[in-house]
Amino acid sequence: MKTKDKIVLTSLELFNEKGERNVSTNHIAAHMGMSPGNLYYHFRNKSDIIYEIFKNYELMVDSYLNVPTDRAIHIHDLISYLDAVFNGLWAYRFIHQDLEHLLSNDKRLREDYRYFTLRCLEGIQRIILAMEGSQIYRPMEDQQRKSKALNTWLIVTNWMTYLKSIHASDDPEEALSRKSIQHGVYLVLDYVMPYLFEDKRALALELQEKYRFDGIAPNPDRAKAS
Amino acid sequence: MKTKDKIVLTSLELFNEKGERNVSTNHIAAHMGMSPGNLYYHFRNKSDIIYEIFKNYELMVDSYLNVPTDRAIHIHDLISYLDAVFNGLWAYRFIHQDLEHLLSNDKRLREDYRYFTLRCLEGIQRIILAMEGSQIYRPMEDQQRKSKALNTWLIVTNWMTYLKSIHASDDPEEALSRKSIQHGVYLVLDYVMPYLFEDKRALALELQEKYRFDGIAPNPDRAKAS
DNA sequence: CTATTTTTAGAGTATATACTCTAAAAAGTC
DNA sequence: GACTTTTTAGAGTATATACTCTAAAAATAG
Repeated sequence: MKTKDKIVLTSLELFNEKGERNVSTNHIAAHMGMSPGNLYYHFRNKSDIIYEIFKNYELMVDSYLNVPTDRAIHIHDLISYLDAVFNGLWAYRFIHQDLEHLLSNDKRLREDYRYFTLRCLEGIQRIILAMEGSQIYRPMEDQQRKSKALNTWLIVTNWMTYLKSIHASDDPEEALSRKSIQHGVYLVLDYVMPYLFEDKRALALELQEKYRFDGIAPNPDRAKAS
Repeated sequence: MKTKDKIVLTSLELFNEKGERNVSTNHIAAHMGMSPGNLYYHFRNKSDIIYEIFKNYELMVDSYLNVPTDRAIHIHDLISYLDAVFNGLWAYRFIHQDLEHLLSNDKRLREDYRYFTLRCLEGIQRIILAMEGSQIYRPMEDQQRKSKALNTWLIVTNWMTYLKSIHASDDPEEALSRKSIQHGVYLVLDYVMPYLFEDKRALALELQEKYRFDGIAPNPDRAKAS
């Protein structure tokens, strides 16, 4: 593997683990057993590394949001979309940690991210439309489909942040459990449930149940105290 | 006003405007025309300033989520809750910009925030329950109410971040429009719509319409290109 | 008016960060 | 095997950051 690609991989790993803010270019170089000078031979600056990582992320997510054209769409498709998306978000979780800062530091990234978001929202709308086409979702107005897409996006992109914020331990090594990440699928399914045709609901509920996880926020005893 | 309170106010202002990461204690002092030494006389460190700001935020949000006990709850109540919450989020928007970093730097804050979240989720559930009680929401199971509360929370707490991320300009001075912030209310109302009793829906739709704003993401022409 | 406490200024420090520069080593080419 | 190009090391730099320390000014109390 090329050194350049290794830098990208290592950076992603460190950014996810410790947060982009806490990882300097010197850290990355040191972690790879290489000199800072070498790192800067491959990348002009830290932003360029981040940009490259984002491009990979973009590529991955774009590949997820394709509606099958050769056959009708099924509830299982919806679930595998969600599963894939949440895994992707996990693999690139540092991006959503302080997105605003990343965007304000790199004009290209800001612009690309903007269109990336719009593309995702359109992708979600196409999925909804396809589900309507195969009698899973009840038909809805354009405006409604738009809102659904946006709400879904908000839920999905905020799920990791939420999990990390209520995680009791401040040890970044203690990863969130796979189960708790998957509960995001449960939530999105709960969101779409009312729009399903009645005859599909039983199946959806059954599939949903596999993604449920109650152990996210233990001992809320103190919740009432300030 | 006490110097200490002025520091808190100025910090909040600067954090919101430029992002907490880009505002040093020296900046805060300079912006107030005072010496760093003076600032550190009032606060032991930056974290303590943030903690104080958070405590104000907490107080504010907690005050929002009270269900009226002297009368039945109405759709208008729901809307004024949402309106207030979004305004509150705007006023303290830096908190959600890189919450994870704030939490990982301050154990007290991490713990407090955790219980704050749980309290909010319970508050939302109580509101839902009250709405069921006054024949606005259709009755639902505990588990469902829990999911609704969590999804609402995810939508609400991510709305500012979303807006800022698709905002074209990188000029932090160019504030987001009031209208676009309010569209968050529209979205949450769209989310709850299916759970309303049919006879309440017309009114809800009418009220919702006032919060709609389409100018969030203009010219998505390029969205298909990568 | 004196004594004490609170508040302030301002210079200073240790550390980290993003990044540069030069020169040597390694790899590739003919 | 001479050469050219690519890759690397490593020392160094300018700047910023969070925070400390000392002493003077201002406010308060008796």
